[in-house]
Amino acid sequence: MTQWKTPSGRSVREKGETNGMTRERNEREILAAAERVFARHGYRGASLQDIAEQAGLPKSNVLYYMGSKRGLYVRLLERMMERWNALLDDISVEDDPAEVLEAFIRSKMQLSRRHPEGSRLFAAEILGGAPFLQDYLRGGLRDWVQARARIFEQWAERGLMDPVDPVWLIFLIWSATQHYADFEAQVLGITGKEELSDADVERITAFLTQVILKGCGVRPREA
Amino acid sequence: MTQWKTPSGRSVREKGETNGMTRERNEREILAAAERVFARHGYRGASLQDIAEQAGLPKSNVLYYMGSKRGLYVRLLERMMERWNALLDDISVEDDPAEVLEAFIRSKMQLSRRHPEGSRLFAAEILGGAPFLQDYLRGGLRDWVQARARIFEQWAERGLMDPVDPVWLIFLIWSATQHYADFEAQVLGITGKEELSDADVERITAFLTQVILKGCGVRPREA
DNA sequence: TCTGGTGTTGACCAATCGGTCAGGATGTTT
DNA sequence: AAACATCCTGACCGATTGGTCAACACCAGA
Repeated sequence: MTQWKTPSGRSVREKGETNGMTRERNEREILAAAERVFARHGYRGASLQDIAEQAGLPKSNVLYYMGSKRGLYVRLLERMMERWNALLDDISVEDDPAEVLEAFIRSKMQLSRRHPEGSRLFAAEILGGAPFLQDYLRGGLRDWVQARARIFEQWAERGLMDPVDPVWLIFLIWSATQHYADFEAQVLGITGKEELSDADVERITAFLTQVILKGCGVRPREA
Repeated sequence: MTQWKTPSGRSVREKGETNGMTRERNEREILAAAERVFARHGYRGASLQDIAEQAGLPKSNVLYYMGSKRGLYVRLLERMMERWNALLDDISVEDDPAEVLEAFIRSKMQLSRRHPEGSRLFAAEILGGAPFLQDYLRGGLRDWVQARARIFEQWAERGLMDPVDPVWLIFLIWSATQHYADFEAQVLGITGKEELSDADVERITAFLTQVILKGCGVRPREA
């Protein structure tokens, strides 16, 4: 016969909390913990036990809310892809190249800065061969890149910038900004800092903007 | 009592192979397989079973040669760090900035190209917070960066290039080149290619060299 | 032919994995 | 207060994990 212990003293649900509130709070806690753990150890290397402990919940509770490890992971990826899609959503040939490129670099840098764990989660997924994001890469993201590439080409035709390959320019901006999230441990180790301050990030953004704009022959925006 | 089966027909050691040869061949096979698996799944996510299968050996044999999972991983990291250290080993203030920077970009690009699995292994280690490489980042690699940074600064003082922050310039080159190994899945997905050809890599190298040199105000080398 | 070192491997182990489930606790509604 | 839905969680499961070990195969030198 199974012996049932009395429940532990401290419950996960706070006293007097309405049902909806509990769900929202626990889900938020789980997603934050899971993003950290998946980012650090990859999909296979992450364990639900670890995620549950960091969220301050029993493992069973994590599965109660998220259904499965795979489902939790997919949900995190989708949340991160929404953030990606919000980047530089509408630009036109009529815009100023310097303005757009600087906004591109700045917003991508802020994405790495505001969601470092999400950025690393994305990086780990790609590093592992993108088993869950294959379709997204060959579909939505590809269209996003092609559309912006065409605008860059038209700018080059109008003599507003050098005729560089626009796709590789996009990769250059992605990699340079992504680096400060993914390789944070390397950056901190080499610079000897404990963490990057807002001022550091601002200086790096200015550096990247200056070098890349000048490197592509874009005249800086007039003040 | 334990029942012992007769050994399987096909042995790992080839007939008539001397002892030294066997060790060398098996170790090479194991290291190659382990580099792939660790790169794809990270330290925790990699399994010895998987490594053994990809090397075509029983799991016990992998442990016989490598001792432990940790030992195998450390050995792979050390091999990769040797390759890093061979990069741009001796440069001087008297050298031509354009020549050195182009050689830097080119050799780093070749490292990503020639050892993509090793590059990804390194990336996965950093992504996970560099638990095994902390000392290297804060020690040897830091000195490497500082020495080259000082030379870049002296070039700037002599008016051979713009006074950009040399450490961030090094990070820019690292990230841009590393990207083509680590995010290979993304690059291929978006460009629609099956793999990057030598010609592709040459074009990308030329693009990066052009943009970064121009962006830093370095006069291209005279032909 | 014997002996010792090297290579090989299936059986086995404790620990941990993702996931299921029963059954109790709590909040909301009627 | 009764009925119902949501929330909570320890016990449990089969599979897999890194690692050990004893038994065996094979080659070298004596």
